[in-house]
Parts: sequence; structure tokens; C-alpha cells
Amino acid sequence: MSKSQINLPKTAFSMKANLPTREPEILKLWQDINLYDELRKSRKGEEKFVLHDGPPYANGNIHMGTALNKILKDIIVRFHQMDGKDSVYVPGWDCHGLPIEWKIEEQYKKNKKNKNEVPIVEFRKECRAFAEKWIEIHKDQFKRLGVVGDWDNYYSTMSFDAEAQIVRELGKFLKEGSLYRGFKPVLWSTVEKTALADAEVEYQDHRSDTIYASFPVKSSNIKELNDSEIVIWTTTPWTIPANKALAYNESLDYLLIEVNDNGDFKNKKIVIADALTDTVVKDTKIQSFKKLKSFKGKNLKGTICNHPFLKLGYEYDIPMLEASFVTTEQGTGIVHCAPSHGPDDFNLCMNNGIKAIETVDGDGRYTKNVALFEGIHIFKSNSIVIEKLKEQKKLLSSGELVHSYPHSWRSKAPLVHRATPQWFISMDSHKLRNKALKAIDETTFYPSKGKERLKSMIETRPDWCVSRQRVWGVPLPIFINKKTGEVLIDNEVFDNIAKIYEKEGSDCWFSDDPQKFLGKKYKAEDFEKLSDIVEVWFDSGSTHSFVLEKRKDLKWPASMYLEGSDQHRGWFHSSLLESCGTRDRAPFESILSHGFVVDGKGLKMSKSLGNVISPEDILKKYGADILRIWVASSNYAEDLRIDYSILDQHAESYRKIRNTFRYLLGNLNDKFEENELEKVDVNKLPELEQFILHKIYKLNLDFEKNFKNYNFHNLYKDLLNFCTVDLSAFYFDIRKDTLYCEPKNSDKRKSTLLLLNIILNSLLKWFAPILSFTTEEIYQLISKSKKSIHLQKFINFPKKFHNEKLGERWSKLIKIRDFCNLSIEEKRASKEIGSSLESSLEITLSQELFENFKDVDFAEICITSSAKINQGSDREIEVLTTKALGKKCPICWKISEEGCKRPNCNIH
RNA sequence: GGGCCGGUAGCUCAGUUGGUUAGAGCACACCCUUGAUAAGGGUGGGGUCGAAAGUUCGAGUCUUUCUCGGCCCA
Repeated sequence: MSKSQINLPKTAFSMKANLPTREPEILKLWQDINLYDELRKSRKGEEKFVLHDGPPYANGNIHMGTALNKILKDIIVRFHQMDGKDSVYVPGWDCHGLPIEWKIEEQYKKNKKNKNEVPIVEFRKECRAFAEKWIEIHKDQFKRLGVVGDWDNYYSTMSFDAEAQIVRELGKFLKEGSLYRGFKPVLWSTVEKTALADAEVEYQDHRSDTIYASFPVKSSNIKELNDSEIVIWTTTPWTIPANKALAYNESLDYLLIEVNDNGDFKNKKIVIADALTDTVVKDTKIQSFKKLKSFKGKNLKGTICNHPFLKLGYEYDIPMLEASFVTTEQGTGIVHCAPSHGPDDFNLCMNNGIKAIETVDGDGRYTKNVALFEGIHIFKSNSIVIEKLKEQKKLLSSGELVHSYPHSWRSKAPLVHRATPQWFISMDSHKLRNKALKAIDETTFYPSKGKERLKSMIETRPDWCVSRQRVWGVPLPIFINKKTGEVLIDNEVFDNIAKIYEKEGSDCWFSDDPQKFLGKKYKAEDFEKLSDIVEVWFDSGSTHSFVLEKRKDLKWPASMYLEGSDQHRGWFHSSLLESCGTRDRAPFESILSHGFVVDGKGLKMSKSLGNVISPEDILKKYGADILRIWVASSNYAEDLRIDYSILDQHAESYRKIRNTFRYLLGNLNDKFEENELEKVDVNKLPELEQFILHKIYKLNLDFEKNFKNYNFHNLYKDLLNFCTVDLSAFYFDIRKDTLYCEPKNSDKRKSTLLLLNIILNSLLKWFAPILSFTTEEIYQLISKSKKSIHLQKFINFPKKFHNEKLGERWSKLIKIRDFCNLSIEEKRASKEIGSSLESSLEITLSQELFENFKDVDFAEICITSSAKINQGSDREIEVLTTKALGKKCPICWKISEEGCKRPNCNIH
């Protein structure tokens, strides 16, 4: 029989996607039609949705985390755009900072160049060039993922206007008085007389003096403690003069014991942790002691001690503070705290209102702030400290220990933590903490657990240290009056500096005459100009001020900030503080945070495990749309797993979706017609078509709900299920007969085509934000305007598509269909039939079902040659399948005894 | 070491305020089809809900401990 008598599908849309080669062509199309500009034009004057880009660091190739971040942003931006908003995306880069300094220094080392001989300005120029290079590389990599944005007018933290605005922002804190000078311990080399970054530190074995020293209790809530002494152990006896507090752990058990040995501690009562008693006793060679009392650490709350050098001029209280970093690994379970000489000490003391001071100078000598020891070098003072402790009868024992200790990678000299002058933004002097906490409450978090995470960090964080002794960054715009020691606070000066930076950038701070910045009002010789730079989190925390506020196409605050969950301590955090300090509210209305990319087993990717997958690998093997499916289908609230088997699975789903489109296009012969849905006369359509319209309507409701809550993995799953369950296995399968065999002018076939048009249009738009390449490929094939699918809006489905009653009726019908399939399958298994068209159904229904469905053509919806419905009594549904008798119609393949009577089938 | 978050079929995910026999799609197996054809359809197997203890008439869901993993801090 001639196939020309039936309408077989025909389309130019290939089954094979070939995304790795096709996608770059689509990128070129978007470039040729200036898609970004067209997007802006198409929503001119509409409500804005601004997803403010958290700037990635301009260094190194992108990895899966970056790809996830950008794709998720792009999906959201596109969703809002198709929802009718002007959804603007301006990408940006974070450019200052140590990692880039490092790269340049590395190059110097290779070329045997000495950094100290290179002028700062030249060094900074190289840093700038390095960042510029990576911005260009990143741009191409991000574009390849399908990310649409204002790539030509990106922002960066090193642009002149950014540097200028950062100065203005700092000026606000200075003027307010919340930016103050304090001290903070940093790793310091007394040989090179410089601070060292973590990466400049090497750990080597070092022999340290160790001591067990005691602090007499001055007052305590535990009355037995009042004439006792608290024992600590340390490997840095020289920090004892700088001691300001003692730390205990509230969950540990402590003991009060009486020492009975002869010597300095005869009959003294001392406190140590229960779990460490044996080691302490052994270490200090205590021969005989008595346990007096056992108590929980939490009871130590409020205890005040004296310094062991009380009588030598150390007449201040030593409070006991609770700290979780205290463990029973080593020592006595009580740790001595010198806020000027250890980060833990510093943070604990800071949180309890004890500030670090300058106790040791750059050379390593005690300053005048340290009684008794002024001028003595710390590396020569251990023996003096030990001697004095012994003299005061506060030394239980001393010894030596070889352990891993930080050293300078250059000089190999041992390092110390030394409090150096730094600049801090106070969390409390001007209520910054309160403002930030209020702002968090006013922010919507996706997922909601992000709120608590950020809140708990803000609640406990110490003052923000914003200075760094480095080179590649925005210089702190601070002058100090040489006579009074006061910081110069004058808006005119800040403005002047900002204006200069706007013109020429901030390099000139290091090279030009200070008078240039001071203007005519002040004399340069009266002031000391600082050479510190601003820490980079302040840079990126200020992006809202030089991007959102400055650009006319954006808005402040942003609609959304979207980053990995680590940014609760990073960008979310610094942006919140910067903005609350200067503008009393958050620079964002909502925060979306996503988890981390891990391998298929949930382990983090690392070279040593060999489980690293790069975006580049995926683009080459699968294409960006598959990667975008992976993003959309994963639950970003948790960590996201990826490996090749997971990607293979998504590639399979993609093929299913692609074939769904291919069926639609084939049966429409690539001739898409956009219908005015309001004008569709639903009641004139066959019931099956009405049911599918109802399904579409319901699906769209869920789609909107999921989109509004950013639940993309549920949204994608719904769409995929619609393609497989409702369309491919149901509607498409049933309607093949109509499409292929009905005359072209039959109403039924026209109704089906109407549906295919609506379904195609719906799927294209639903999928466009996710499958941005594939939907464009299809749109280019069928649209007359040849513009872009991404300029379109989501469809408003008319309420008349909604028909719950019909939905319920058809879910029962489908249940009957399932029974029919089971019965057909039995006959197939026993080889009585093959195709379902070889079968005849005899369906027996309960009275209720019979009344409802007696007129339904089950042969049609079960794709059999005939179906008879009887009324039964016992069971609800019973189906008997028999082999269909008669002749097979050569056109529609249905088997009947009387011959096929369909009009098309009778043309021979 | 501390804080926070998480662990449901091979995979991606559902699972309401505790309430029948824990669901879906994919993958897999078998069968059918050859007019969506490197496609399509049907049927089926597959889970100690990370582990243990507890509360309860009843626990995937609540509590505790442990374990594994992730992020942050140290």
C-alpha cells in the first residue's frame, strides 16, 4: 500500500542533537542579533529584576562550581525575563588581592627578579594586566555556558570608578567614627620585620620551652576555689607578660587537687582538667596529691584570677572565659590567653571586650606597654619569664618540646603572632550588628535555612578588620596628624582622592606627592600617609555602591544575590555589613545560596581522588544544554553530585525531550501556528483534547509555583514527566492514528493539530530558560520573525482550559486503560498477539463505571482494533483480551471482519 | 577539634501537622512494534528510608547517640 495515503511526520529537526558543534552556532546568532540589547528593548519600562553578580576572582579557569553558579543565575534571569520583567544581568569580577600578587611574584621568581627592587606602581600594573587577561578568558567560558548578560559593560573592582567609590565608602565609616585603629595579631617575622601571609609560612620542627604556670584565683562562684591556683601549660613562655585571660571549656570536667609534695607548691590547691590529671601529674613529677573536688567547666563562669606577676606590677584582673577551642589533647584543660599573640586569644578576648595592644615591636622587643620586660627581645625572654615565675612560686615545672612550628619560607626564621596596628569597623559602636540583624530579618532566603546561618555569624563576629599590609588593592585613604595622632576626617579630602582615582586609578597613592590628595587645606608635612590597603572583602562588599547605585539600567537594592553557601561568610556577609553601615539596610531583597559540587559518591572533587570533572570536558562531550539540565534538575539546597553516569542519565532525558519536540514538529511539518488561546472553543474539541488542555493548565500552575519559589528541580521533573507520561506514552501514542490516517480536513485531525501547536508553544517557552540552546534551535526553525525565543513571554493559559471534573473522569479512564494493558500483556506473553492492534477488548465494568464510560471508545485510547463494554457486578473492572478477527486494513492497520470504513482507508 | 547542614530504589527527586502495603521519572530486564525508527509502546524486578536506642497504639517523619559526607571556623 502506498504510504503517500497517510500523513507521516516530516521535519528538518534532526534526532541527533550534536550540541557541542551546534551550540556555538547559536551563540553566534545571539551575537549577530545583539540578543542582550534586544532583551533590554523588549522590556523597556517594565518592572526590573536585578540579579547582582557576585564577582568571581579573576584568576584561573572556571570549575564546576563556577559553572553551576553562572548557569543557575542565567536560568533565574531568563525566567524573570520571560515572566515579563526587565531582567538585567551585569557580570563582574573581583580583581585585587593576594592570589594575584602571588602569581606576579611567582613570575618574578622565574625571571630571577627581586620584588623589592620593582617600584610598587609597576608591580601593580602587572597585577592589573594579569586580572584583565583572566577576565577575558572567563568571559568566553561563561558565554559558552549560554549565559546572557551585559558582557561588553561588565564591572570590576579594579576599575577607576570602583576604586574611587571604595574610598568614598570608607570615608563614610571614618566620618561616622566606626572605623578605628586597633591592634590584631598577625604572623610576623622579626628577622624580615614583616607580616607574612598564610601561604608564606612553612611548618618545621622547632624546640620550644614549655612551662606549667599558675594563676591564683581572686574570686570565684565555687567557694573552694578561692585560695587555689589555676594551672596552664604553654610552649611560649614569653607571652605570659601579655596574658589577659584564661580559657576553659564548659563541657569538660575539672578537678581541684591538693599537692602534698615538698617545694613551691607544698599544700597548694590547683585546678586542672580531670581527663589530663594523669599526664599533668606525670609531667610535673607530682609525687603525692589529694582530690578535693570535681566540677563541670561551666561552673568556672565568672571566676577572676590574678596574674602570676601580680606583685611585679601586673595589677589587673585575669578573667576566665568560656571557649570551645579548649580541649584535653594537651596541657591542663585551661589555656592562657594573650590577645596580642594568638588569633584564638584575640577573638575570644575581643568578644569579651578585651582589646589587643601593641606588646611587641617589629624587631621583636617588648614595648613600654609591658612592665618589667620593655626592650627585651622576646626570643631571649623565656628564661627570664621562667626565672620570675619561679621567684613568684608560680612555676609548677618547665621543660622542652620539639613540635611543628611556623617558619618564614624566606629566612627560615621562626615566626610569632604579633599584634600590629590595624583598622577595624566596629560592630557595635554605631549599632552595625543590630542594623545587620534587622536587615537579615527583612531578607528572603532560598533555601530558608540560609537566614539562620548568616544571622548566627553576624551575632558573634568580632569587629571587621579592613586593613592589609599588602600592595595590590585600594589604598586606605588615611592621613594621621603627626602632632596629635588624630585621623584626618574631611569629606573634601575623601572626595578629592576619589576624584583623582576616577581619573587615573589608585596607583598614584603610592607614587605621587601626598599634597596632591590633601589639596590646599592641609600641609603634607603635618601628616603621615598610610600605606595599608583595603582588604578585598570590603571591595566586593561595596559592589552594590559602584554597580547597582551607579548604573541607570540597574536598581538598588538588588532583587537577588546568588552564590555558593560559603559566601554566607563571604560576599553576602561583607555586602550586608558594608551596606548596613552606610545605608542602614541590606543591598539585596533576597539571597539564594547553593551547595557545592561533589562527585557521584558525595565526595568533594580533588586531584588526588581523580574525581574532578571540568565544565570544558562536559561541554565537549555533551554540550551546555545537558549541563544546564544537570543544574536545573539538581536540588541546589544541598550539595550537587555529578559524574559521567549522572550526566549520561540527563543526556538520556534530553533525548526524550528532543524527540517529543521532534514528534510535534514532524506532525506539524515544521509549520507552527500561534493560536489565540482565548479564542479556542474548548467544548468543540474531542474530550481527549480537552483533557490535555486541562493537564497543560494544571502543569502551568505548578510551573509558576515552582518558579516563584526557585524550585527548579521539581519544575524540571514535572516538565519531563509531562513529556514522557502524558505525551509520549499517552496522547501522542493514541493520536498517531488520527494524525496518520484521518483525512487532512477532518475536524478531529484539525483538533489534534491545534493541540500539537499549543503543546509545542508551551513546551518551547517552559523549557527556554533551561534548554536555552535547543529551544532556540527549534524556534529558528518554526518562527517567521526569526528573532529569538528568549524575547518571548510565558503563555497565559485561559481559565477555561481548567476542568477538574474532566481531570477526575480521565484519571479513572486511565485506570481502566491500565487494566486493559495488563490484559493485553498476558496475551502478548503467551504469543497470541503482538501489536496491541491485533487485540479485541471486552471490558466489564461495575454499574457506576459502566454508566460513566459506556460511550467511551476504548479501542481508541487503548490502541486496539475493537473494544466492547459490558456491565458487570462483582469486580470494578475486568478485561478480557482476544485476538482480533478479520482483515487488517492496509492503511490504518486495524483488524475487522466487515472491513475498514474510514474514508481515507477506502481510497484505493 | 567546634558550629551549621545533609544521608529515601543504580541515578535525579516526591513523601503534608507522626497514620493503610514508602511513590514518580530515568536506568535495568523481558516482550511488542518497525508509520516518532540510533526512535516508540507494554509489563516487571528493585528500598532494613545511613546505623542503633528511645518516645508512641503507630516513626521515613519526633528525641538521643553513633557513622558517613559537605560548608564554615580553628
